[in-house]
Amino acid sequence: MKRKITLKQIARELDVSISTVSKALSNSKEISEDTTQKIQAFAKLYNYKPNNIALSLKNRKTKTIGILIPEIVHHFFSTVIRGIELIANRRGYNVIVGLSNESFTKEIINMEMLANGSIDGFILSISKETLLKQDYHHFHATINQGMPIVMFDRVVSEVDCDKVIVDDFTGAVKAVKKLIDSGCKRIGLITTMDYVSVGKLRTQGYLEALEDRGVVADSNLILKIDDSLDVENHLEILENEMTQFFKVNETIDGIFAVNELYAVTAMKVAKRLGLQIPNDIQVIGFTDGVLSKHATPSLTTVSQHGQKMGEQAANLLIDRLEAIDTESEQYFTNNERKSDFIKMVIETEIIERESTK
Amino acid sequence: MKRKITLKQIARELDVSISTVSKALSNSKEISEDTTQKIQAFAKLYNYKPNNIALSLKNRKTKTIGILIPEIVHHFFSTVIRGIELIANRRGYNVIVGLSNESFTKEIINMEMLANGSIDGFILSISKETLLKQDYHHFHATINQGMPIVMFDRVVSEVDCDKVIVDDFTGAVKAVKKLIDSGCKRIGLITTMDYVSVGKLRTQGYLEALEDRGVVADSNLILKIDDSLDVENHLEILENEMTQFFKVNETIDGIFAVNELYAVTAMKVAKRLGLQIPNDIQVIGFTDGVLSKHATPSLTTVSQHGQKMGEQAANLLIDRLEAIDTESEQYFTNNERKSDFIKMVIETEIIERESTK
DNA sequence: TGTTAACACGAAAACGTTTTCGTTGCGAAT
DNA sequence: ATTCGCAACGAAAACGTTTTCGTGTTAACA
Repeated sequence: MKRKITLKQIARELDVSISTVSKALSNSKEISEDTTQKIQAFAKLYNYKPNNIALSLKNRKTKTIGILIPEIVHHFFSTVIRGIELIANRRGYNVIVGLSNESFTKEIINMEMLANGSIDGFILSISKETLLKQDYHHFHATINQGMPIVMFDRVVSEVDCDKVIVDDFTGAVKAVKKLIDSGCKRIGLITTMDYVSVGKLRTQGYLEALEDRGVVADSNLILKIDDSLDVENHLEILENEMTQFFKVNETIDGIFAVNELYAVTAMKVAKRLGLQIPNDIQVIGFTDGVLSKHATPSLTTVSQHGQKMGEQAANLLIDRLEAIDTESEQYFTNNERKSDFIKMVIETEIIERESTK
Repeated sequence: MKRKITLKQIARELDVSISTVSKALSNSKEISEDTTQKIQAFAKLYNYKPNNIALSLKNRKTKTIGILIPEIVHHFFSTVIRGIELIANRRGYNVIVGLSNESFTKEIINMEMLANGSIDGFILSISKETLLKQDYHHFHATINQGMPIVMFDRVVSEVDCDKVIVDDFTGAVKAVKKLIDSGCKRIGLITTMDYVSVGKLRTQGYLEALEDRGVVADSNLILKIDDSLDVENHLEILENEMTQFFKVNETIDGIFAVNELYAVTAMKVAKRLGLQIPNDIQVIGFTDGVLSKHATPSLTTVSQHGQKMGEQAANLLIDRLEAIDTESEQYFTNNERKSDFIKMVIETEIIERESTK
């Protein structure tokens, strides 16, 4: 087993100085052709590759970006990671991922662990607990230390940084209008509690669409799921709530659900109650994941383009990182003006499938 | 904006030496109580945290493990990552992920990018193209440089390293026997091409189970899907193949599919052909993902316990890493004996749902 | 008073790079 | 013969730590 070879070892072997080796390998014309040849040949033979850690220390940048997300076993988040990784790799960066598991504390621990030199910047989506607590000091702290952050999807106006979001509001409006225009008269909304900003926005979109089309909203038609209970592992709870919901609202003929799971569960319950989809009731979900695609009937959804969000977030972050080294002075002064931060909105798109007419 | 403070700055501020600061912060009793107090207070005030990169360089270890997987938008792989991250975090490690995208070249590029000091060891699952080419030199190279590798799920006997696998063979046997014992007489197999080891093993398990129960295998009942075509985005192809398959085999009354997607698609096609599940035909899939859980009817599957695999892999890797520093000499000699490598088998479990009786 | 031991601290090396700034030797120009 | 310039290379600093090995001061002891 041969450990990785270093400049020092090459230098010793070839009886030259470390500087000479370094220069020869970077084709500096300070070094004679002879020596360069000899050194390069030797280096190739021993498969020399510069040590990244040493480079990071010297350059004070790691060429690594930190991703901090609430959960990885989740189609949307993994598509975002894929987008980030794609761009990062293309632009010469690595990605290191931390999972907050929706916990405030884990989010902080993870940030501190990574912020101490391991990465050049963050791409993150805020955990539910943090949103609930509304405590964003750790974000401010990292930004203050000169480490850029890009937030995506679950963002918050209190923190000044670049953001990539989806037009949740407009997406919801489009979805609900589509239901109305396809003949739905009484459209139910299945949503989460309001503290998750995206849920709130989608709810507002639902209301807006109704109003626009001159339909009066009926609070009976809104089902708010308490996501403090672990719904993913207790599907019965979800199904029971929805069954009740359908029984109370017999005339319901359309459903807009703020996520995939709610939508497919609603379809399942509806079918069980003898309703035909899309004839008796049409359904649209939010977040185009694997469930929507393979459900029977397949589900019409509002796609968030997770991968594109990831790509944009990565580009934003890397752009900023590389702006920092070129025009260092200018950056810092500009940075004071919060107007400098970019809020990028990814357009949603309705993917039509079998659950709507 | 305050950049992160360093030992040197603290030393200058407090008019002591760098060594003194370092020692005071680690509570060395070489330093007087007074000085220690003063330094610690100052450090806390300015929120001093040692720079990870500098530590990595000094200690010649990064406390980071590299994950290299074919694809992240995949329920199984993301559960594995979750498991790895859980253990890694608990034991003080970070994880950095690379995606090979099933490509041989990207796998190599990624390995080389990470192997130059960025990480202490790898946890990986081999890309399809690599399996097809049977070219494993990059794995040998990294291992030879003293960097440990743990492989999971898609492993290969040619590489000497720790491995975590699922008993694909036994899992398949159990599944097929369950179908037989539930009354199935003619059981179809939907599988992939043989070069993916796990697909092969599951196919062998299918055959073994039939033989054990005294059923003669019928090659008409085996459908091999060519996964070189992008099936994920051309569901019709898959559905057409399966429709043909069902039409040719009218008497089929059970299906064992080597993955989730094949299984739910088979159910969809079967239902479309007027078959009742599980009365007319029973279905079992492999890999317990989100699709199986939420399909209608929900799908009985063989669970691979991805998270547990990740946890075990992480523990194996970290154990080996920490063994290296303690008993460095002993390790190297032991390492020569390949018998030292652990192959850990995670038991599969059949999750019974509605698609079987 | 001279020796010693403990105490409190600093200097310097090391990890692996890159880069700036010498330094040496030598041929050419004056 | 002296100066100049250039070619080819080396020394050393720097990035931020930790750790080993001094070193100076003081107090205790013979």
